[in-house]
Amino acid sequence: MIESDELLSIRAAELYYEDDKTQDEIGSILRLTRWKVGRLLAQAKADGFIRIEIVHPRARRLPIERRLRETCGLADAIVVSTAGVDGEDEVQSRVAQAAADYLTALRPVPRTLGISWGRTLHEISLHLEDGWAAGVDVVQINGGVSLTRRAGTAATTAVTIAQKGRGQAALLPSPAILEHRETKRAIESDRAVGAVLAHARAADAYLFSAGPADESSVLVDSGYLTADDVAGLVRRGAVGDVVGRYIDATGAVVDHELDERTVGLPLESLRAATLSIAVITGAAKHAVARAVVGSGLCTVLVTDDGTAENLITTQARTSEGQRGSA
Amino acid sequence: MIESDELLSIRAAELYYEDDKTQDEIGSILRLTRWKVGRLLAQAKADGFIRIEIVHPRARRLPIERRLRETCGLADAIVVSTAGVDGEDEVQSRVAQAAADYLTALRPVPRTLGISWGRTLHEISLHLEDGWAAGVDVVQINGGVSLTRRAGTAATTAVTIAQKGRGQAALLPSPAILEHRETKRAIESDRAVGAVLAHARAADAYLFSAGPADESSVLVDSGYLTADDVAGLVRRGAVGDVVGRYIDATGAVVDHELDERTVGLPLESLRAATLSIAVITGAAKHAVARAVVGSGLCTVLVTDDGTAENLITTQARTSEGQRGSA
DNA sequence: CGCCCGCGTGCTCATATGAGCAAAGATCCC
DNA sequence: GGGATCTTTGCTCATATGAGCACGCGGGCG
Repeated sequence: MIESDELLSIRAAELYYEDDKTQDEIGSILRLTRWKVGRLLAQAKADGFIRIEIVHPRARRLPIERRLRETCGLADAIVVSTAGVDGEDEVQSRVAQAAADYLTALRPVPRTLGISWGRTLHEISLHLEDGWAAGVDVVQINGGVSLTRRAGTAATTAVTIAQKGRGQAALLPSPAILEHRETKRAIESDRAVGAVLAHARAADAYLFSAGPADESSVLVDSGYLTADDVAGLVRRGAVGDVVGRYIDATGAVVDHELDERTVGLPLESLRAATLSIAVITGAAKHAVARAVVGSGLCTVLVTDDGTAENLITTQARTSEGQRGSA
Repeated sequence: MIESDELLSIRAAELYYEDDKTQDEIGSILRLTRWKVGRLLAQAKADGFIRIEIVHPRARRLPIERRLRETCGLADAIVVSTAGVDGEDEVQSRVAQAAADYLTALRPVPRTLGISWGRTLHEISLHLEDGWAAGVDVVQINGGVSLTRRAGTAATTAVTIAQKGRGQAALLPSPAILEHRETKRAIESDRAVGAVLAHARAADAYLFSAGPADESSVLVDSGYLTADDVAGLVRRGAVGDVVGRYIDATGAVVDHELDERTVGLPLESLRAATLSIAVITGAAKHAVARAVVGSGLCTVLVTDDGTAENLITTQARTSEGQRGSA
């Protein structure tokens, strides 16, 4: 009885979706009233037998976005579809595109935008349309300009975003992590650095990514930390870094000594911001993403559907440490 | 301009299909009239950005069936979906299920059904519902009962189909291929065999499969032919066998001498039948399927979507040798 | 044995959608 | 620059669909 109904609903669905027949026609074919057909169709949909997929490089996943907003208390969530995408790189690129789109569509347009740097941010800068804004001050929120292997990526990112937005870039002329905390205090009190940090603290919006806690991190790549350092942090619970600061699953700083040697906006500023946009993709970053979202480091998350799914399922039970959604 | 329209249509599609918004609502969100939204949606569908898939073991592919009927001049075509199916075995099973369903739904119900034997037919027999018909005479249309490795599969198939259809099975008590054509003539003129063959020629409907022209064939497996024999046939153009007879791409018998040693219904009887149902699946059988369909050996084809796709694209240009559709 | 509850069914009506058409705008060719 | 044509746009109307409701049937309970 229930079995035959299922079969019927499949036949109805085939005729409806694949053969473009009207419910009434299906009714006369299967000897049912059109209302029965309608109910069968609704059932087939509810049972998940009908899968509607939108295949396009710029396609998003709206229902997942909604669930993500709700379960994680985010002001907004952008989830891009990875359907029919081959590589991790392609996904990265699509997420960056989505972040660029989001930034462009932001209203009110931020006057001052604080940004971190790294591969993700760089990609976003490339995807931004020229003239995406009419005058934005772009401010770096963490140090690290100089040591990067491909020198100047961080600077280029900031400058590109600023230029395309018809505005100025304020670079943070400092290493990401210093060897002694005294040096760090000294450099932060320097006018050039201090002014930029003050500027950063006053930003209307922040745009940042996060790194995984493994040796593939840019901080290792750039020579600020060794693979051993990172392994040590992982042993102490680190799941990844945000603007150069390693956090554990609860979003707390793992190593305070290290943190005090790290130049840039403190995490509290991100948590206090009315608009802070995190852009995080890839299976390697699921754990950091969870920590970032769960500890209220961002109000907006741009990510891929795999990460979103992971967040929704794992975050469901650990609904603590959230911040009120806007 | 065209680019932005595409983006718009994707956004509209997302809101429509994923967010269950009405076209009017989407119109006010995107600042468009609802007609524009409707057109955008139609465009997105036409461009193939919206993929609707029905995921169910018994799901069919109706639009492909239609194209298959039209391009290949078939009276009917059943194409099962392989979406989300893991192995070749699973596909086989689904196609067999579909064939069983088709047989059950056949109207008028055939009084006499001629069948071949083999793995496919056996599987169909298992999938048939008990009581699928109220009295069918099942007749074997080609020999080969005894030599099969798992003795009696051919007989079991026929008997199962007959029993479940509340009828009798008439077995063909003969090897598939004899060593001398004289023996073949002698055995065919024997009453027991001759009567069954006459019965078979008078069947209302035929149900058969086809084998690939390689060493995996049941004919090799059963010891009627050696792998070398088959290789020789392939060199002479064989693409596979139908009821024990090897045919080339045009559907013609490859080796007349061999054919004259083969016991069973001649291919002409299949071509002349008003209802002959071929059940063919798998990439290995694409070539035979093409020959069978192209040379009018069947009026109805039951297959998987991969094979169907292949048939449509390759058959498109070689539209010769077809028979008028019923 | 009859009554009541719950479910499935087919209805009425409101709403959503698609076809076809006339006007406006863009484009191209002279 | 002007006219012809081709595309795009917003409309009217017919059709398709979904929500809610009343009816009838069957099964459990008094």
